Amino acid sequence: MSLRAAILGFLELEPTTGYTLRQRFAGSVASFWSVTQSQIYRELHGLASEGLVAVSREPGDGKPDRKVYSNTEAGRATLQQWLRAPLEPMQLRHPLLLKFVFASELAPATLDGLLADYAEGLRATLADYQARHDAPEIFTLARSPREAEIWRLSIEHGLAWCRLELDWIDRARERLAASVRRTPARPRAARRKKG
Amino acid sequence: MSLRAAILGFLELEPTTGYTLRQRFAGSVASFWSVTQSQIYRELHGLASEGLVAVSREPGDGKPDRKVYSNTEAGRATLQQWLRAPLEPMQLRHPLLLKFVFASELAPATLDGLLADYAEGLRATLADYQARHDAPEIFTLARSPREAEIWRLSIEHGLAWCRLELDWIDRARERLAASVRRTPARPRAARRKKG
DNA sequence: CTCCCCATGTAACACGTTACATGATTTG
DNA sequence: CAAATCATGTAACGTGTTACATGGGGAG
Repeated sequence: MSLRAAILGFLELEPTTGYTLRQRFAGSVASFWSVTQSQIYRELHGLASEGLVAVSREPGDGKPDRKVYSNTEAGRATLQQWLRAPLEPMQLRHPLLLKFVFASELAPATLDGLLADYAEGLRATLADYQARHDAPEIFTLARSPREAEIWRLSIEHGLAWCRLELDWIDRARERLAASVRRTPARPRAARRKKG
Repeated sequence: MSLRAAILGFLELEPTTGYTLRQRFAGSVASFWSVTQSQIYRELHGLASEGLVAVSREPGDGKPDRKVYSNTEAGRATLQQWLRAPLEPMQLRHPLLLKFVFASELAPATLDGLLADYAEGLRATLADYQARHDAPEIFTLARSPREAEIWRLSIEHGLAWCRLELDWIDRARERLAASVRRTPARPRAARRKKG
């Protein structure tokens, strides 16, 4: 349901092709609603067969033909309905946390490395968000200042999220390091002689 | 893959039944890795047929028979392998944000209501996390102080996440309210006379 | 010459969700 | 008497992922 609605939402901004929709997803909502190319084409076919979108085939000059999709009245109605419908709960799929919970028997250094690697990836993502937030060219599709503000806020959500993750990782690493210092008497570490 | 690994992880703490596994999931990792009952049974059958877990059927006195699953050596090896394997990226499915991005044409009050409702639900979730964090009885399965610390940290992640969401919603509501004040000349609002 | 961009799609598979079915025992 | 708890499971469906296939044009 949400995928269809999002497609209708993008088409409401500007009628376009499946290919371009993929890019729109990647460039805006991907961080909280990821989709693949296959999903988009599949859903577009479904939407078309139910009369929620209309297709116009435009011959591509040299390039492949483009199929430009646009919302029908029924499509617009469906979008409006979705906007007013009750929200489903959010959900998270967080492989790091899952692994973390079962990782107590890993060597402290291994676990720490896992967290460190993850943090590095996050810093890249953060920079990405920052760039998108500061770049005005992304907002060219916005239909109003209100819409631009909404989009800015959605990017800020991503920024805040990255910072939270980074902070949490720092805290986790510190606390785990501290707990190792408190219980250093692991068999393997017993080699080192006392001063 | 992650589901199997998590099941092996729980069985490593204590051999148990599918039914109980469901409760363990619900009581600990559900906020970042939700599963349904069907998934668990399906996966247990798979794990058993591949020899990663062993089953012992215990006759239930009146109650249905219990099938107690425990890890085999192969299962333990698979778990260890997973713990050391590279992490898949986290992903979020956030219906509120998705709707938010396409909601600029909704009446400001409707959108604000959507955010407010969501915040209310979050406050309940937050209280839930707080309770779990403060209750020591959840940590009885922990095999070491280190493991308890890890579990505490995972709950703190949930707490931090809820607070982030609530903060973001406050900020979003304020900013949107401010932008309405700045552009109050909507056709519908034009009825009110000045001074 | 190779790779990337544009643009379409399909097939198979993996994973997740909903709803149903059974049945004794305990609790309100 | 109704509802929840313990405990198993299946069937159908819906959604998401991976990999493949096609094919011209432009850039390095």
